[in-house]
Amino acid sequence: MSIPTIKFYVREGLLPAGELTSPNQASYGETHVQRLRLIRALLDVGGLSVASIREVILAIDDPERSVHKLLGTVAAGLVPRYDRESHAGIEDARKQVAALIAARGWRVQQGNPASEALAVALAAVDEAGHGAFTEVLDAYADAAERVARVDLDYVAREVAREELVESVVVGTVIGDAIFSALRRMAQTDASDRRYGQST
Amino acid sequence: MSIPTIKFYVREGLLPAGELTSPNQASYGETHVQRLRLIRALLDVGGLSVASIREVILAIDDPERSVHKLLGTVAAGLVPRYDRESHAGIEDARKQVAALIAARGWRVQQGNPASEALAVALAAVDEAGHGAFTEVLDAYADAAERVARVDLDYVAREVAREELVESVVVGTVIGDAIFSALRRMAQTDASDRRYGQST
DNA sequence: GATAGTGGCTAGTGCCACTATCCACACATT
DNA sequence: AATGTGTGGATAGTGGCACTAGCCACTATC
Repeated sequence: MSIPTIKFYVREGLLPAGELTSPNQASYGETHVQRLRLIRALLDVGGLSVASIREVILAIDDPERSVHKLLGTVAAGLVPRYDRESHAGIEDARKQVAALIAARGWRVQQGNPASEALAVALAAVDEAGHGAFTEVLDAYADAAERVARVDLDYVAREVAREELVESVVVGTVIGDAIFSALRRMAQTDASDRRYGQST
Repeated sequence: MSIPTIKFYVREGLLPAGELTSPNQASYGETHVQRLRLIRALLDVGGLSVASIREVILAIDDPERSVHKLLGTVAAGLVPRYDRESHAGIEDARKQVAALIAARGWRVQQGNPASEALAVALAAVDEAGHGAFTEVLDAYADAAERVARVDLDYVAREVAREELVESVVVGTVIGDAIFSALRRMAQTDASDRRYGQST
């Protein structure tokens, strides 16, 4: 980790400045190193932008913020920015999402970034001519519920707040990357079993 | 969709040039529009780079390529590039991944990009001081298997090759985005049920 | 007293997805 | 005939982002 990069992070508000033990020696304690590791994990593995990480860091350092709101902040940081919402079937997709939320009994806000992202993705699928894809939504939702329960169980095992908020971040951001990798591996396996011989 | 953008895609090899009906009028048929929608979906929703999309397009247009290999190509395009493999515990993580593959009986190659990505993510988690996270791996793997089965079922419903390869792409790339969104929604719901009242 | 470190600042780099402009060409309109 | 419009092909420029380099005044250490 080069010095200019650390200076950059400090400037961007991701990292507190080192505490001056003497005017030319700043001590970067264990918390700094820990924070740096978190930043790198969010940046490299989670794929978050620096701006999103700043939001997450602010949420972590705000003791007033509840765990629930923290998770919302992290989730918002994960959602990529969809400039062009000019999709044709976005309204239909939104209704579909609302129906799914109702059917599942999920307590999710209407304008939630995640549900909006889902609507955009569904609209894109539909536009690409794969409307039948919606039939797998239920199976996906089942699996998602299962994963989310595991995630929350993992978060709940922590007691100290500092540990807990980091668990939330790790469990959502890095967990996303881990699950995606596992999914691709499972797909590879399933594909090998079905189509592997025909090559 | 602006003309310069289309020209850019043609230049990058994502899109075949329009067929000249007359020297100053090119006709972009339905296949072109379909291809454009696919590109936009992979770019906006899937988050793939133009270079990755080119690989995917080449795989789609190569009739010799088997479905299994096509899925491998798509999966490879999804994996972000990890420049710095200089993680400390990467070797331990690789062993952990190998153990998981063996325990699951997955037919996954050793140097698979997905399993490598998993190793990097696990190493990052461990480095961030959340080694206990590995305990959720099994639950994740269960859910991933379930999702992968649904994905392959969806792909298998198609008969024509052209439809099939597009299903593979949609089912993996866009499916990833859809599942991530669902996961965040389920997490929001689960979090609300556990911590929502305490705010 | 030269060195090397500090925070703070401005500006530059490299990558990437476009985007703008220019080119020679050919038909269509005026 | 003259002009305009559209084609593919090419080069170069734009804007955003994650750094990265260098300068500044200052100061404890070698």
